[in-house]
Amino acid sequence: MVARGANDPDRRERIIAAALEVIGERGVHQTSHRVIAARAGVPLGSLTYYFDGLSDILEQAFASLAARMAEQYRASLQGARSRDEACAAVVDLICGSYATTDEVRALFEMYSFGNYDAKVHDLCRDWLLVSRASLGLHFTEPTARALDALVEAFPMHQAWEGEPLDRDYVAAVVQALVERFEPARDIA
Amino acid sequence: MVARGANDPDRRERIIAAALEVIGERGVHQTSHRVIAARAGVPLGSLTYYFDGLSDILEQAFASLAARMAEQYRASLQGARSRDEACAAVVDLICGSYATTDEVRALFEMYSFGNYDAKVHDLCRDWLLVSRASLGLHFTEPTARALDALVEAFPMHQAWEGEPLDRDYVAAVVQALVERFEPARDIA
DNA sequence: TTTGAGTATGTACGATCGTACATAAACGAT
DNA sequence: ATCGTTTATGTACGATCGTACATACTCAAA
Repeated sequence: MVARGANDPDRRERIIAAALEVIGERGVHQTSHRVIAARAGVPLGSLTYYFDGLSDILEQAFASLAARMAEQYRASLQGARSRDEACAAVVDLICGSYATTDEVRALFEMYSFGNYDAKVHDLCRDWLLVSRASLGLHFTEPTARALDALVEAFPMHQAWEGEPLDRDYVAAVVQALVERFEPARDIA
Repeated sequence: MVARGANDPDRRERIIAAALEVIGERGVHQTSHRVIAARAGVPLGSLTYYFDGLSDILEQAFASLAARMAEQYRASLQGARSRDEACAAVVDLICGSYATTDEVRALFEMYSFGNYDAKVHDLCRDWLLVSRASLGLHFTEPTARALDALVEAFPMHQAWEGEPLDRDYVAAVVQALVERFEPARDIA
């Protein structure tokens, strides 16, 4: 018997985590209160108690996902100590799995859901600006724009093709853009 | 009173067109038999008569969309008579609206739905290969890969930012990639 | 110990969903 | 003209949906 009346504040977060799992596994179009509740191991009523409806759950779930992605993105680039290391980090972001399969799927769901939900739309825009700002730690704005586009698109295409990306090729693409747009810099 | 029993073969196509409209306006997660039927101006029973369920409708709708997009893509690049014109065509694809807002949205829905539906997944892969092949009319494979990624990602980011893309900037990105990956060619 | 406020839950309700299917109209063959 | 076949429709059914809400439980203060 589950304790009733107990104050369980991180239940909210567990529901959000469960929602993200469900979204990643089934897609938004098959995500419902009941499925989320079952996955989180909480009663149905909890969802209406903690959240303001299904859209609210989805919005908070996507916000959580975007925050986690943004943090990884930032950490990955902040760790680089030279432009070369920054380029390598970008290649890693593109080729390596900086996210699980379900996370990537959930990210896609966020992008498409953002076309129909104002809050999630803002989330997408913020995530774009933050990731570009992280690239801005090492690159000028034109470079950051183009690289960010690649970080988005290459993994997507790879998901359709099935074959893993060739790191050397990706590195060459990154280098071509950097050489074109970055001002010359002294070799320290 | 609508005629009953009449053979109306292009009703199938009207339903598919209506489904695409609904998907573009509301998203897959809010697309239902009844909404599509109302939009197409056909009775509910028609959908079960012509199609094998909602997934079937969505799959055929996305197939229709992908075919139209692929054709435009191909036509746009086939019209170019030099590499420079090809580059300009790519810039047009990226910046110009080669698709309506609803079409772009529907394309996104296809991408995300493809993560959960095998047939639509294949559709995404085919669309990738076809668009890359169209770029292959003018560019080598490495260039085509990178340009294709940009055609996908730049409009997406622009949709989030709101501001239109700068054509000169996009042209510079395209040129940087072409110069890096294309073998030198005589100026005829 | 009582009590009141805050926390949490199970259930029930109306709406909507996908789809099956009995019915009906139209058409082609005889 | 009749009749089987094909084409099409309207309705109805069970399942599931989101959500409201009466109820139950806990805890801290009095």
